[in-house]
Amino acid sequence: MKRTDYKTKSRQAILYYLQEYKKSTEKYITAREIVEHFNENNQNISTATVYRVLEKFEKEGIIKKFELEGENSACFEYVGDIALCSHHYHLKCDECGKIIHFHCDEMSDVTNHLNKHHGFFIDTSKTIFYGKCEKCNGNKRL
Amino acid sequence: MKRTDYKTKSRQAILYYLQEYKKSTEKYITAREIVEHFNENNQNISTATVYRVLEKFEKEGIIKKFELEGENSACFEYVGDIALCSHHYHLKCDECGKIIHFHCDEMSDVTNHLNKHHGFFIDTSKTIFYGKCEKCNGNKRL
DNA sequence: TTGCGTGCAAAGGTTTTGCATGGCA
DNA sequence: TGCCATGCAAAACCTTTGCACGCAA
Repeated sequence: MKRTDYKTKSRQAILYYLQEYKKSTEKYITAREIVEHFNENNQNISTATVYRVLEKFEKEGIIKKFELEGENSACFEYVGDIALCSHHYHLKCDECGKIIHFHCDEMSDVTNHLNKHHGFFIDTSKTIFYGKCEKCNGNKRL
Repeated sequence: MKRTDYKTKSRQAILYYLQEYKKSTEKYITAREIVEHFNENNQNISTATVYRVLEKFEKEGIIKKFELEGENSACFEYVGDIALCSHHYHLKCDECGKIIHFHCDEMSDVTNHLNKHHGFFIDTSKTIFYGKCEKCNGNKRL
C-alpha cells in the first residue's frame, strides 16, 4: 500500500488511540468519541480532521467503517492486525456491542452454498450477523 | 396487531406508494424519496409526517427499516406479505440494490452452528448479507 | 367533541466543504 | 519550497421536536 501521507501529530495520535481503544475495549468507536477524547486531554483535534484522517485510514485498510443497525453515526474499528476483512464474517453483539471477526469451515460452506444455490456472491467484509454473544447470554447454548 | 390509528389520506397514500414501489422495483426507498415523490405529484406531505408515518408502519410490522452499509440514510421496504423477518435472512445486492428475503434449510443450520460452536444467538431479521446477486453477475456460478 | 395526525419551522446531530494557515519532507 | 494537513466556520444532510391547527371517528 503506497503512502504519500505525512506522519503528522494528529494522525499518529489518532492511530495510537484507535489501537489502544481496540485493545482495551474490543469495541468500535465513533468520530465524535475520538474528538471528545482529545478535547478532554487538552489536545485539540478538529472534527474535520478526525473525519479526514479516518477516511484515509479506511482507504489504507487499517481501520474498518461500519454503519450499524440502530446507530445514527458511523463506527470505526482498528483492524490492522486482522488485515483485510475479506475472508471472514462479522458478528455484532447487540448487548455488549462487541464486533467479533470470525471464520470457520462451516462459514466457507455458507459462502459456497449461497453461491451455488442462490447465485449470490458474498462480500464477507461488509456482512454482519446481529445477535447476542455467548457471554451476554450467560454462556447458554441451545 | 392493535391499530388505534386513523386512516388518513397521508397514511393511505404513503402505504399505497410503498406497496407499489416494492412491487415494481423490488427495492427499498428512503424518506427523502417518498417526500419528493409526493412533491412531484403536487400532493404535499411534509417530511415530518413521512418520518412519523414510517415509524408507525415499522412498529406495526408492515414495513422494515434497514440501515445499510454505505448508505447515509435509513431505507424502508414494504414487507406486509412477508410478515415478520424473524425467520429468514437477507441478501442485499450491491449492484442492483435489491434486498432478497430468503430462507432454506442450510441457513437454519447456520443459525444452529453459530449457536452451538460460537455461542451466538442470531437475530436474522437484522442480519444482511452483502454481495452481488445472480443477475448482476451474469448468472455465473463458481 | 376528543384526540390523533399534520404542516411548518426550528433545532439537533452527523458529516462535508471552502479557505486561509500551518507543518512535514 | 511544494504539497499535504489542519482548524475554523459554514453548509449540507438526515431526522426529530414543539406548537398550533386540521381532521377522522
